Amino acid sequence: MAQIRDVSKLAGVSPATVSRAFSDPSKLSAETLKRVLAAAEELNYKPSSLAQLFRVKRTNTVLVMVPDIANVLFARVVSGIERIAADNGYNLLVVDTKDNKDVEAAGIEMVETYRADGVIQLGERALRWLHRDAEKCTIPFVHAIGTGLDESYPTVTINNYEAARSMASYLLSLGHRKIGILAGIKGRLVTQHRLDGFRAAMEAFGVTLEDSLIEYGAYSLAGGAQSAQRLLSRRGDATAFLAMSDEIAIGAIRTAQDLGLRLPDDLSITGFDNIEFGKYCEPPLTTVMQPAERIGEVAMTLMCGVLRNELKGEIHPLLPTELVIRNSVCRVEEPS
Amino acid sequence: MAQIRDVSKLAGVSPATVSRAFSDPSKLSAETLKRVLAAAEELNYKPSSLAQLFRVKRTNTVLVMVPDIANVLFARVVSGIERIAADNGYNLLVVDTKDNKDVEAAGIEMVETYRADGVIQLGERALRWLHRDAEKCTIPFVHAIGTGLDESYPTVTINNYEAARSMASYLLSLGHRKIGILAGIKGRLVTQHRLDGFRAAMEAFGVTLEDSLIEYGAYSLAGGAQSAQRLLSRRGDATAFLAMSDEIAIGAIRTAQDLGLRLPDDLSITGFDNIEFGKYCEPPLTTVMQPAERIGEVAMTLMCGVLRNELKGEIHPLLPTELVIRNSVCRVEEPS
DNA sequence: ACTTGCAATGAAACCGTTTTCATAACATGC
DNA sequence: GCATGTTATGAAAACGGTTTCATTGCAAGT
Repeated sequence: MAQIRDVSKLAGVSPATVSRAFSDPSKLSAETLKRVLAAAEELNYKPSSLAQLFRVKRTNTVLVMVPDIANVLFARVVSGIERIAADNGYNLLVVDTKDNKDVEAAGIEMVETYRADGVIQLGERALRWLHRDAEKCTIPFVHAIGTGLDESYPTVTINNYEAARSMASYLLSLGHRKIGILAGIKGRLVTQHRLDGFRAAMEAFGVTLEDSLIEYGAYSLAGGAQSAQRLLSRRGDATAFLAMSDEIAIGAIRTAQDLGLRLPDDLSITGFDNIEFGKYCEPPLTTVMQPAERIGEVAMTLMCGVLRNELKGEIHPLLPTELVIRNSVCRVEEPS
Repeated sequence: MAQIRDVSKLAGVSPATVSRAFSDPSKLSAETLKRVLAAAEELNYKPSSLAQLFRVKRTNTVLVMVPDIANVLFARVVSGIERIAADNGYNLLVVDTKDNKDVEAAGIEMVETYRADGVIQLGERALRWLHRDAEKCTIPFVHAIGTGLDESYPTVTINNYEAARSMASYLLSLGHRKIGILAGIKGRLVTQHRLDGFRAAMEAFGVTLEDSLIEYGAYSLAGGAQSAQRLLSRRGDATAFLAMSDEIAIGAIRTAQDLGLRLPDDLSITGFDNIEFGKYCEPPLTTVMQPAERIGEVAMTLMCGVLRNELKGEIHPLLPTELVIRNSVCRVEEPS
């Protein structure tokens, strides 16, 4: 591959001039510029990114840490990130962390070793869990679909509590009282927030959430199927299930149908996220929309802001959610 | 951030020695090594990747070009790639090409400008479409889930023709004769290969595939729903639909059910890919398994091979597919 | 004792750009 | 005509490591 030296020789100028021809053509006389460009063209010269980046000590790259790239929701967030990154000339390094803390820590180390300019975290862990020098760590970091709103770095997420509360309220307003919770992974903040939201709605309706109506599990189809199985066998009296993700809900639907239940008449089920498949279920899934792509876009936009040192506006946006009513829920007789 | 010079000074050695301490400790005396490591630790020194990579002219990064990162199938392939990449110390740059040729061309240019060592293409386009100097282009390239087996670079895919043929044969063996095709995007090679497979099976059974039984569309839920709509209104006599992807099939199921059809009794539908959601459909989808993660793994393994100049074995592996029989298909009376 | 070979280390070149600083040429204002 | 400013360009330093090559000290072989 031709180098800047070759071009400069062919054009009869110095390497500096060639460099300027690409970075700021207005600095050159029209005549010189033409000659340089012609020489570059002839030699098919392209500047070495490696050398450029090394010189300027920026990678123009941001690292995205995603717990599971094959998960539809995460994939959509990444898609949103990607769009904005491309628009702004950033490259995306993605690592599938498998929710492993060490992998995540290695990720943030990548910016300390100049392999990425910043990191967007999609996992649960806040920066503080990933770096020993807690508050001394100043790397560009943005946390998407996380939960911490009191951090010093940008976070973009939804109000899980409110979204969950509104979903539960909807179910309660339709007369449901024995409501099972198909929760996600126990101990996860997002799980806790949604659970709190569910509980708040119930208490507003004067019903207390019994422990035996809660079943934890993975945020996945299989997780939902299993949780539903256990919950169904333990509490056959439930008239509805609040699932903490669409995948969980769809898994539960499968289980319910395998058990011969007719949905939604025998059992109402709601999801969370509004992934596309929910719309194509049988019955189509009532859920709460989480703007996944948008979250990604906003996260990357914020990242651009911090990388350019021109962050402005809200640093902890809470993106709007929305109830999506379809047919997986039915009204139930008010208890006497 | 501390630099190698600082460490060398603190340890009282030359920078070269510090460098060796990290790259090949066996070259140092135990005593020196200990001193260097201690100094590095004390200063929290980490070598600058940027400088290292620049020096050795490798990025340890491979670019994966995916037409749509939010698509479940692609996401699974990426997941497989990621696993092997991580195992081998490679980073993954991913760009969502939106199936855009210019974006893809820019992608392959990234290896010419030393931004990536090689590229794994998940889109349809072969290298030859993306580079003017067709055969002169020698960048490390591997094509996954593509179709060309006569290229000089590695390709990893399935036998679309055979897989499609076996699926169609299955349907035919169950008595179906009026079979609609929910095809993918017209003009795509993969679409053509699967169509050829379908047709071959039918001809083996003495039935010819009428044009009016073929409907093209996007490889998506919405695409499937629309195609099914059109096909159903045009050819109400079809007893089965062969879809070219699970998403198409699931979209079609939705349409069929909205129209009041009972599945599989009124209409059998088959998919292609075996994405997880197919298992949770109602009815559960009969489909043909395509080993997406495995394809990614093999692709990345091959990439490692070419990057290390030690490619061995089959360079055009055809991964095995498998019929997955569930409940979206039923037997039909043999025509008299 | 004298070469030979090997292990441990350091000095310095090198990777391919960008950027700073100096310079030359030329126009401008007085 | 002379100081002054401006524009176009080049020389060389700098970025932070790795690697080559030379050197030194020491053990082994003859």
